[in-house]
Amino acid sequence: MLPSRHRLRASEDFTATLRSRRGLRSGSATVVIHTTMTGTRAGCPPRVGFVVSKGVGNAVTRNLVKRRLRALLAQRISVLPAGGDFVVRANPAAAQASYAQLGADVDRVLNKLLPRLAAVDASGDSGQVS
RNA sequence: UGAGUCGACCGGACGGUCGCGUCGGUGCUCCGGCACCGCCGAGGAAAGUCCGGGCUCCACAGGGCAGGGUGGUGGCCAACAGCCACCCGGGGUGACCCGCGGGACAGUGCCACAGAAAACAGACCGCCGGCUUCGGCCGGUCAGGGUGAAACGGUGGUGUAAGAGACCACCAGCGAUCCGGGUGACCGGAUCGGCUCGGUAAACCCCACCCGGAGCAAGUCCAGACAGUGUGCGUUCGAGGGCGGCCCGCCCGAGUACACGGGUAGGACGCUGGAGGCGGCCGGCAACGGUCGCCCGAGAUGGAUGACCGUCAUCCGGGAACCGGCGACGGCGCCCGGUACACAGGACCCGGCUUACAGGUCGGCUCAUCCC
RNA sequence: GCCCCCGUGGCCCAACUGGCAGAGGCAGGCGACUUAAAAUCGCCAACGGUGCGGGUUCGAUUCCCGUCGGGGGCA
Repeated sequence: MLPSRHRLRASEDFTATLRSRRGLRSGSATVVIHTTMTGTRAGCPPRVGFVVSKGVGNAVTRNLVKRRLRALLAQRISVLPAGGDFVVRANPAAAQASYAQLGADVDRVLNKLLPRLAAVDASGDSGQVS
């Protein structure tokens, strides 16, 4: 599914992406996607991680949601810019959503997010985003 | 046939197409990995974390206090707060179910309101006797009254001024002795005694028995990074530590404690074959034990099991026959439509307990009704 | 993995050793002040089986057991 060079694993990378001042965020009823471009990883393949909290459901439903999100992001890995870190956070509503609904939500959020990310990336290397 | 009760068990199967994880093989590689093939890949509760162990370290696991746990008896078990059998008490017509089920003459506390009085004796109304200034006072008494969850045995009689276990008979309860049964809890019976002395220990407590502490982020090894400064105490007159609350005892011991500052948190082992499962035989009422044979291929680390299709099975609803029987009813099997669905995922491993759960299978027993 | 705490009116929360469930605040209604409103002051009632199930007790928010939900701490 998701090759391991595209996977975000380390806890520090998660907190960096979620808490970064330079990060961007956009969401829907089911998912929220955080992203950041770290200058140190310029040119490297984009990485994706997932956060599914206990609020979403028990272990079975959490695994189901994670499995679906991994499959969705694996299909869309080619549209993500190099050097970007993405964290997909699932809301409790994601437990009830179908695979098609989740896919539509992910597409809508990415369509809002990617142009802003490209604009920020092109606007300068200073990293001042506000 | 209906209602009920108890126990055991299953938790879809087979085939196909996609998809996921570890391991192995082959090929490619920009050495990060990628592609293909093959084997294997969660549960009855894997859950909650309520108990008990194994294992590892803390000195060899030591003593006392504190603290915690258990609580009818006998047995089983590695151990337990678990299991089995029995006893006692309560519930049910019954099968059966429920019980934190030691001690209230070791001591302390509490028992609101009501009531005269709430624990050891006392006496409000009343009853009886005496006195009276007719308002009551003194004495006797607790049968009757009312309160309460609970009021100092119950019924009948003797007795008396009125009464009372004051006395008598029977009953209930308590205690002692003896006899019989049982390993025991306890049960059955006889005699005698004083006539009887509330409840609460899931209040403190007492008694008996049990418990050292931590937890796989235990622990072991490898690799790697960094920078010290200040203050206190101290080197056989011993700081500090092992040691989890305290004391003792034992051991280590030349550095150590605190503050500020700095660095790291990468990998491997531990890691799965064990109080393991199934079957036969033997012992035991049973839990369980013994023995023989066979069978056991998850070990992840941002953390892997799902989706769809077909067939079968199952169940539900409806329909039409046939066979057996006097009958209540039973049996066989066909057609049509619908239907694979709950609770839920390992993270060191076991034994239990508790809780969640669609649908279903099998068996024991009880009660009621009907038929012969 | 280990260990704690909480659950009571619509909301935040009291109720001490078991004994009449509400002290207080916010919110609500009425009145006063104001031209009107806010703020302030006074008065008012309504609303509950103490998260759920069971037990001990005469009696449970309180004690015990189980369970559900929420929150927190340590490694």
